[in-house]
Amino acid sequence: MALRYALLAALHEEPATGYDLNQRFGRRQGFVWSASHQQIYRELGRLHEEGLLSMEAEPQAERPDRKRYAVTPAGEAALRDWLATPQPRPATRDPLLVKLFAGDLVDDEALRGELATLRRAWEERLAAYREVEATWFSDPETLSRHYRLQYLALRRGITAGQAWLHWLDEAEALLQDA
Amino acid sequence: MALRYALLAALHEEPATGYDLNQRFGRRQGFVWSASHQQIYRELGRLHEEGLLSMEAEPQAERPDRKRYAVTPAGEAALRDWLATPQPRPATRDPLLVKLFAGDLVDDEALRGELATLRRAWEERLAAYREVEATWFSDPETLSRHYRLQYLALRRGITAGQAWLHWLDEAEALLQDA
DNA sequence: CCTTACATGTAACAAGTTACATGATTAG
DNA sequence: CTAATCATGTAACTTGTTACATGTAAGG
Repeated sequence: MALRYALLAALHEEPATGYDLNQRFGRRQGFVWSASHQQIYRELGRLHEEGLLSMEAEPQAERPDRKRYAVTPAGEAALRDWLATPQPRPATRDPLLVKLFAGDLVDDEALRGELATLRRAWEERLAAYREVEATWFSDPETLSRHYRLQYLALRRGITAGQAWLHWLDEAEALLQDA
Repeated sequence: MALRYALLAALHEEPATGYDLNQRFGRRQGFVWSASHQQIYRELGRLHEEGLLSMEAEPQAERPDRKRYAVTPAGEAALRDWLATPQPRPATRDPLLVKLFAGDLVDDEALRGELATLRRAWEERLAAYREVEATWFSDPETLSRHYRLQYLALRRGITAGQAWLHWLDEAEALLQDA
């Protein structure tokens, strides 16, 4: 049920098309909430049907119409309600941990390879996050509340990444002489 | 597709009933892979149909039969194959981050409350993990490879928890004077 | 008296994934 | 010649959630 609120939140910041949202949910917002384009289009359709979004179609020559969505007052109210309701924590479901748990059946080379890939992925992500941090949030104290909260979302990404890298150090050390 | 391998891994360690597995997947293994009892029973049925699990029903008076499952050679082969295949990282989908992203629409009290709840939850979890660590893994260097890997899964839980608490400190400080 | 443990399941639904479809334009 | 960008969608499938069902016995 949270995808719809992620969409409402994104559209509250700025009206957009499904296409735009799909870009964002793959990149900037991917670390907050990821979704495929099919999910996005489907959910936008529903939100519009329910009157939480308004839609304006811009006809285009030789292409499907661009449909620009914006949050209606009803949509904003729904979002506010949801924001005020405590959400249960998402369950952990990590295939890597399943592999570790399977223990002795795991091939050593394959495991090391997967850890190495994970390290590279997090190093890249962290670098990207840090660049955003340096460019937009260099002086957090002076930010408005709105941007402080967004900064905190980014900080969550950063601290999570650091924790993974730290764990990877431990893992590689402990596998060294296993 | 990973639930089935989580089940195979658990049953490879020790044959069990659906009921047993449901206990485990709520507790010890909940931080590795969580699942509801309905998912577990459904998947066990499928795995048995496909010949990856053997099943022995123990009739009980006045109660449904206990069905004890064990991994067949075909099941172990399937598990090994899966373990050797790199798995994509699970997508991030955290409603709390969606809330932070929505920024100024979030009520301050509600947000602080949710952070406080999160802190308590992680403190409890961390305490539990640390007890497991102290009891079973006090001397990691001497562990067999099998238990080292399980220890690493636990360490992942611990380092993740520490990162959350660290982030919560940051969050509370930054919200102090917003 | 009410809840929890025991032990399994059916049914219906919501959420998320994968494959396929259209069709022009631009960049390598 | 191939792939990517633009812009939306349908259809079929898998995974995960929620509600409901059964029926005894023990513990607070």
